[in-house]
Amino acid sequence: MAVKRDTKNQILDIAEALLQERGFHAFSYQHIASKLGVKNAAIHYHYPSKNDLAVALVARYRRRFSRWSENLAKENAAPWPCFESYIETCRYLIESNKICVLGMMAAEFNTMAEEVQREIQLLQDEVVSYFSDLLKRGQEQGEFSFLGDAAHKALVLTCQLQGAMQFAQVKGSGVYNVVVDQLRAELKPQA
Amino acid sequence: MAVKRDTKNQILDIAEALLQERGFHAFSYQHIASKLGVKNAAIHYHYPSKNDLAVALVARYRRRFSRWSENLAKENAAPWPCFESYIETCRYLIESNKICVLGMMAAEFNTMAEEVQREIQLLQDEVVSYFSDLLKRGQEQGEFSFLGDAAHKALVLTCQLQGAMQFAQVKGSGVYNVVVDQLRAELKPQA
DNA sequence: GTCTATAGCGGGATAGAC
DNA sequence: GTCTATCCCGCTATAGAC
Repeated sequence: MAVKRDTKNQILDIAEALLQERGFHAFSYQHIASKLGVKNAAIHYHYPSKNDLAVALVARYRRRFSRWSENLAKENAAPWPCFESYIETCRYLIESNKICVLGMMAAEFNTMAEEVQREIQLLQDEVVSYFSDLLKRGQEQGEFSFLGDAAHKALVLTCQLQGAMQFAQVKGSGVYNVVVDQLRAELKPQA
Repeated sequence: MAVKRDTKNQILDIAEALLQERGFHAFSYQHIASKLGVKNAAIHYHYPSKNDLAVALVARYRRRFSRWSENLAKENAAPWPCFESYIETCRYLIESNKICVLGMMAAEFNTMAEEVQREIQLLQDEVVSYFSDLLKRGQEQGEFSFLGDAAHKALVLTCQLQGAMQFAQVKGSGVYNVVVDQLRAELKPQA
């Protein structure tokens, strides 16, 4: 039997899944507690207020994204595999009926405490700058082709993928495939 | 003094604004009632359950979009002004700290009753097909240039704009301007 | 059509035992 | 670190008077 992971992280795992499926205001400590097989007071022990939970949720997601992109950088992965790797991660989310934490939190941004809002901003910066670096590198290597500034194109790309995940919830994952195919075609250097 | 609009529509106006600012699960009948200067029982008289309200909200939004796009069609407006008109409508939303009803409902899709989900799907279809027709027309007239199918490009464009509105909440309306500028540049036929 | 009043539930949160 | 028990609040919703 595997060693039981510490409760604090398990709570975040469950809360993250609920956030991505339902949004922050549509799940409760009771939901987490029952999935974890404890009482809701146990959740409050680890995250006294739901606001604390929100901060921890976004912060962990951001750290994880950070590590993920740093690893890709270390491996010196080529532009297209880097791009496809992100695409695949999103596809996995969609198939579990989830959307990106960033997209959900962006939609719910106005209802979040300032502390959470700052975390969301940092997360957004990080995702956009990942794509910005990737696009720049790909352009230099002749792998990607696009108009204008890499930073601007990166912002558009991120918006597109966030929107695509949300639209895929509404009309099914076919929507996501269409969007991604179009993205690939538009990034490919023309013959 | 202006004639008092009927309560039923005023409720929808207020609920729509709250939905766009905060999301469906982050406003209550009390919020609506106090803004309207009545008691919450009055809201329940017009919309017995919150689910009824959700259906009415999306349905009205869809009818309004329908009329809006039909009027543009009747006027035989040129492709670029049609495009810019939509862009401006979205800009106005952002400046009021709101996002599109479609974007919010797409994020919250999983928590909605089936009846509401069907309305959201119809709304999404309608928006995408508006852009699909527009892009096709613009391409035929040599005003727009893009790769692949107009219907596919329309889907991408809609995702982009929904994402841009959400990201503008997080980092300010500058984000929206960057995205829109990029979109314009990419649609313009190359010299 | 709007009111007062209230039912009934579920939410976030805390105290204190174990 | 988790439990039981409980508080208090806000929410959706309804009944019945006006």
